[in-house]
Amino acid sequence: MPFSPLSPQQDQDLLIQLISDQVLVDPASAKGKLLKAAAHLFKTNGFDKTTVRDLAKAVGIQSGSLFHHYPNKQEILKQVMQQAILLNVHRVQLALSQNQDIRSKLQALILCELQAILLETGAEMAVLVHEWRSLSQENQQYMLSLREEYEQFWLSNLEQAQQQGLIDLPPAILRRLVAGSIYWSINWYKTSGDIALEQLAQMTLRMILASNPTTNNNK
Amino acid sequence: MPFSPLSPQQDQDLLIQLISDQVLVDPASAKGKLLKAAAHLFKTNGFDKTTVRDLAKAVGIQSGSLFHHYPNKQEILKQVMQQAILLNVHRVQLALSQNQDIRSKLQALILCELQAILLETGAEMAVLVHEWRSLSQENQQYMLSLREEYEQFWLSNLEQAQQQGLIDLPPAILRRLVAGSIYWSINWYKTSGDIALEQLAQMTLRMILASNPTTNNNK
Amino acid sequence: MPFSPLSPQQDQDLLIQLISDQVLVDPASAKGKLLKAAAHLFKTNGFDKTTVRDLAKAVGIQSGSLFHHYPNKQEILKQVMQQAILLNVHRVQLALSQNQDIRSKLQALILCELQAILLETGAEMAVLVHEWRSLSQENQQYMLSLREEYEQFWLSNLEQAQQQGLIDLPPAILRRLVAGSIYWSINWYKTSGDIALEQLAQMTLRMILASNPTTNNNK
Amino acid sequence: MPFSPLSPQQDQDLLIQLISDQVLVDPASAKGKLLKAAAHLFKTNGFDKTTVRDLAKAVGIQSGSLFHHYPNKQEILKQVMQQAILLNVHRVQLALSQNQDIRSKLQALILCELQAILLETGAEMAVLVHEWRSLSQENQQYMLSLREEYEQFWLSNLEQAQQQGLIDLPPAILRRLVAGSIYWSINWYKTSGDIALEQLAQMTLRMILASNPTTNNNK
DNA sequence: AATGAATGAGCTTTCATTCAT
DNA sequence: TATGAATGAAAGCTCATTCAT
Repeated sequence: MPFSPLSPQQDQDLLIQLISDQVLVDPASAKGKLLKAAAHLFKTNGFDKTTVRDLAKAVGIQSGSLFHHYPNKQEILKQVMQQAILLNVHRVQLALSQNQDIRSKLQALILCELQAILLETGAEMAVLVHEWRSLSQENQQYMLSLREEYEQFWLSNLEQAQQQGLIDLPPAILRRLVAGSIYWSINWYKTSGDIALEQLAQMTLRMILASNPTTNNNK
Repeated sequence: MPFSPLSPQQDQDLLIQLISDQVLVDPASAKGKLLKAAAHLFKTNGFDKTTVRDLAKAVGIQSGSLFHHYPNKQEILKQVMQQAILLNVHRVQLALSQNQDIRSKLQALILCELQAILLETGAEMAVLVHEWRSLSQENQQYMLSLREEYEQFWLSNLEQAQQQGLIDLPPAILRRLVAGSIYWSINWYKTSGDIALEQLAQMTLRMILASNPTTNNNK
Repeated sequence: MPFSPLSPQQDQDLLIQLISDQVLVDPASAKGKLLKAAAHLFKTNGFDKTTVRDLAKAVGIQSGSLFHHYPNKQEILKQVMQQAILLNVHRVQLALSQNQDIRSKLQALILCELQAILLETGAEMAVLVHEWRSLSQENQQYMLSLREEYEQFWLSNLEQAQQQGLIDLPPAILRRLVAGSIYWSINWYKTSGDIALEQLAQMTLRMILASNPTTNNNK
Repeated sequence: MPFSPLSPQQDQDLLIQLISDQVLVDPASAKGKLLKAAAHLFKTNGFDKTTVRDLAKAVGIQSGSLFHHYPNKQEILKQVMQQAILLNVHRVQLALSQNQDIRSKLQALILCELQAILLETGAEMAVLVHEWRSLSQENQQYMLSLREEYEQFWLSNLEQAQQQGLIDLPPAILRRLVAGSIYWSINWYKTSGDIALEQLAQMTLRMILASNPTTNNNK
């Protein structure tokens, strides 16, 4: 069975849906614009090296005005990360639902995560991964609880893959190995390079598939 | 052919050798203690959030005295990273020399890198990975040049593995995927847990071996 | 022809004009008060020995608040000097315009410069003279360009004086000799002493007039 | 009567004499070398901007060792200035003694002071003039008392010049005007330029001579 | 005398945050 | 909501001076 990725149209529809459901902050609103700008700056320069003046300038207000929207800088980081998790839970959910076999589902998980980390539209996810230490202890706890659902998608599908003999490593460990591979890509992958994100997803999948597969020899 | 890891004795001898050759700073010296403390603080709190007063206090001197040993904070970061790279280049070199077949060499590379991340030099390596952006442009260049030799070990062995059919992904990309897997371990692996480092190395190796191997079924 | 100095009324009108033209900073504004205080502190204690905390305290704010008005301490030094030059360029221009013969014009130049050094702008001028080396290279260039216009007044009038036989030394050198005489007055002249500024100006003029004058014996 | 300046030979002999009389510190001694280096650095960079490390490096020792020779930095400044005064008192004395008429004596005074300020060999005098504010209150008093003798040479000769009608301004004021002219030369005079120090001295003399001289028309 | 590590007070500057307007 | 001046703690770094060796 062929792998079916999310189409741009689907991505856009999902976004609109989530905004109207008030799951995500409207990017057209003042708060939304700030979060977008913050995600971009945090990804590019890091949380510590981004000043509130940088944030304010990015949305065309004065630094003092920022604190009418968010009580402090840390809260902005929290919101950025929360948006990342919420969006990705739904993207993954949708992508999984339109792929039937486990192999395709794994490929969907990998591609979704790569897109989230690497595409400009998904700076939030990169912040989630790389600015974790800038989160307060309390917010780290909160974010872990939010991520649980997302990680469950990975684990349950890896477990099924193991049962089908597609992989031969313990799912919990394999998830961590592949998470590292994907998150690390931010340090080397160039969107403008000669390797497409879909190709990278396919290669990553091939890497984790069992050395002596029994059922993954379908084209 | 069986895989032969570095013995603790070998590790210790190498360290002594490198110190007496002045490749590494003596950890017993004032400078050495400072670097050790800096590595831990940088890893735990991040470079930006570690103040020179923190560094000074950690080795029991006044903040001003720090600048007797290093001209500025940035230089301390550079030295921490440099020590990590230099030690690991020599460890890998030694470990490779006592393993003959490519499979064992790959396992040696993986184990060495896991040890670097998770054992003695763990703090330094973590800093190398996580504080890269805190390095000045100039120092980033320098560190890249130091790493080149190390990365060459990986690439040349992966290329040979590819020729022997052990792996079926492009070496350059596979290196990056596995680097991510290994570096990420810092975020979840517990030395005191129920999974030995050698096991993790073996599983990582299994992950990257080709799905349809032709020659990796030797003992 | 008699010499006509600037009247107090003229001085005051000029000042108001220059402030409303935004050539000078309003001394009643926060920035203006800071500059005045800075000029006095720089003159009394020197630029290096004046701390930003001293500056801040002198106008009743915290040291951090200083950087709301000026990006750094150097910029404050620059502004102090610039104000001094700009005011004096305009004062000289006005004083020259109301004196016809060269002898009176020279006297006007001398008196204006003495007043600049010893009266209202005394502190600023003292800073301009004594703290030149504390200026950044770049700002030295800038200040030289500002002074050029002012020095031109001196040179062109000295040249005319030479043509009329009033002076018998090269104008460029005489300007430097008399500049030294005038600037040095800051070190000894007491406003409250028994010698009026106008007298000092007249004596300075007499000093530079030619030993064997041909035409300076008009009343 | 012609003006007779100090010859290089005379200068050298005087120096040797003063050293053997222990009026001046031997420039070949450790202390002497330090004072020479300090004078040069203070003249070039200013007292505040010269660090004790700069001073130490200039004579090839460590900064801590400096304090075996002088109890603090201020004392070094004091010594530099004292050397300047002592040497110049004797130079002027000698130069005056070999010129008979007042005109020549004035020229000798001017030339001696220009040489002291401008020649590399006389950095001390430049420091005396330009770093006055860096002297402690106490040391300023002391230095004034030392200078008294030197200034007396100027005043007594100017007074005689006035009696002879050579000058027509009050000696005390004229001394200050000409002092300024001479001291200011450090800001513009280039030793390598096309105007000799003797010429400058002559022009300075011409400037101060009376406008309607009665006796200065000897060749 | 000389060293050089250490001191510790003080420097300029940064920046998240506050608050009167 | 928005402004922007002000805060004040804390940052990295400097430097004259001390002192055990």
